[in-house]
Amino acid sequence: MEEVSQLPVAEQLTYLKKGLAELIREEDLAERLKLRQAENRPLRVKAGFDPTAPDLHLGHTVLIRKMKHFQDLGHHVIFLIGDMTGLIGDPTGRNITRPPMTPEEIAKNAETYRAQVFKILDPEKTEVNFNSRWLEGLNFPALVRLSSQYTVARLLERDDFSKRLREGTAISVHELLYPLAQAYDSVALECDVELGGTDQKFNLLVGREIQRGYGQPPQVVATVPILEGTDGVEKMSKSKGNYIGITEAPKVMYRKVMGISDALMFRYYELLTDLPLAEIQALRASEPMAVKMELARRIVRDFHGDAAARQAAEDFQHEVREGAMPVDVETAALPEQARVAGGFQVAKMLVGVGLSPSRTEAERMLKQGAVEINGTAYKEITWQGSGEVTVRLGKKWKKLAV
RNA sequence: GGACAGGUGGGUGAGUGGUUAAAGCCAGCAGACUGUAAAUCUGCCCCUCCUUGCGAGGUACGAAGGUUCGAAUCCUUCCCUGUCCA
Repeated sequence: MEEVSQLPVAEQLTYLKKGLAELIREEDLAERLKLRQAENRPLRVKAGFDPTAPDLHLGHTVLIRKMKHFQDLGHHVIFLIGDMTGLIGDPTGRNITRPPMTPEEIAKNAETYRAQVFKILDPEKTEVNFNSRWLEGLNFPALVRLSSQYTVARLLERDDFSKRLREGTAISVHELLYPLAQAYDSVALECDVELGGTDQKFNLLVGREIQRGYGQPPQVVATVPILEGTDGVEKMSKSKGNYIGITEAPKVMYRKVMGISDALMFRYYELLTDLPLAEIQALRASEPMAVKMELARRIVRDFHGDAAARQAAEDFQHEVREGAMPVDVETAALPEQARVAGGFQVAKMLVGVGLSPSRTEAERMLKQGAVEINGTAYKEITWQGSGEVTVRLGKKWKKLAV
């Protein structure tokens, strides 16, 4: 069982507050920390995750780090997979509902989560739970009771709801259930603290109200900043393609970090490393490229270890800075449909080998001079020759046995 | 149930019978420049085929039909969304 830290509450508070966007309310947290310390009873800390996206990226790790901070102080962390709330589609209204997932799928995703999240969290101290456990059996009277605790006007205060209402985009009734269901999770789990991104603030606050309605003390709400994706503008997300996944290959990770802007790099330092703010500030005086390489190394190391991080740095040096061919380029056979007498047709080959999604696109690339064969820019329709050929389309490489 | 408004490419948003595969912007991709950063400049940005040409064909503006030499643009029905009325 967890041992609650006996550090002075003020110190614990400082530790927990580091990097938080908002803490509601700090006094409540202080009070509860004090109380639980005296009782040696850990706080119950929840954070919810989407069941459909088990591919964690750096954006998620901001939150998971914070969970770990609670864990470090001996508190009980609940990693909640929203397999029931996941039925409610994304708030853009494009996917109104999602088909329910099979128990097998859910179990599989949960496993993936475990594998990924335990790179940061301590498996011994983490409870993985599913909200289907209490939401699935929630009957109509119970739902009525739950929904009677909140008003439509207040639900519509949520930013995206009010925006959609204003703009005239559809809001389906079941979407309004989302905050209520999430709040009910807090009731079912008797949460002391709920963590989430700043975009979750509304939902987290509903939890406080609903808990009151069920005679529980309202949870403390702590939000972490939303991490911008590699584009530096939009929030990091898989669908926007601006993410760095924590299971990505060291080399890919490293390269993606190197691709971010200088301004964003300091933001990443702040949210993705444990360097104190003062030290990060000091880095601004250094040579930006070196600072960025250090960031990339640190991030890769967190998920792949020191050796891999060093290797990634080396690969970057060769492949990117020196423009050399990557060492791990795959070799493919010449696709038959691309073969012509004494060689191959370049566009067809590019598609057949997977360097280009369509023939039309391959031809465009070819005309634009994006194709290199055996180290030389190539623009002809066909290529004559045989043996092993090295092909490059933009950043992608392939070896070809002709 | 009724009246009205609206549904365009990844996003935004023009276009109301004919050089419109569909403006502009954003994102994306490629090239130049660089620290493969940022900024900037250039080109591209539905698919297939070949004789690779400012080539040929096929799809595309919620869905299905219709009018027309010709429609994203007009008509009909349907689906969806919003506003107001009941």
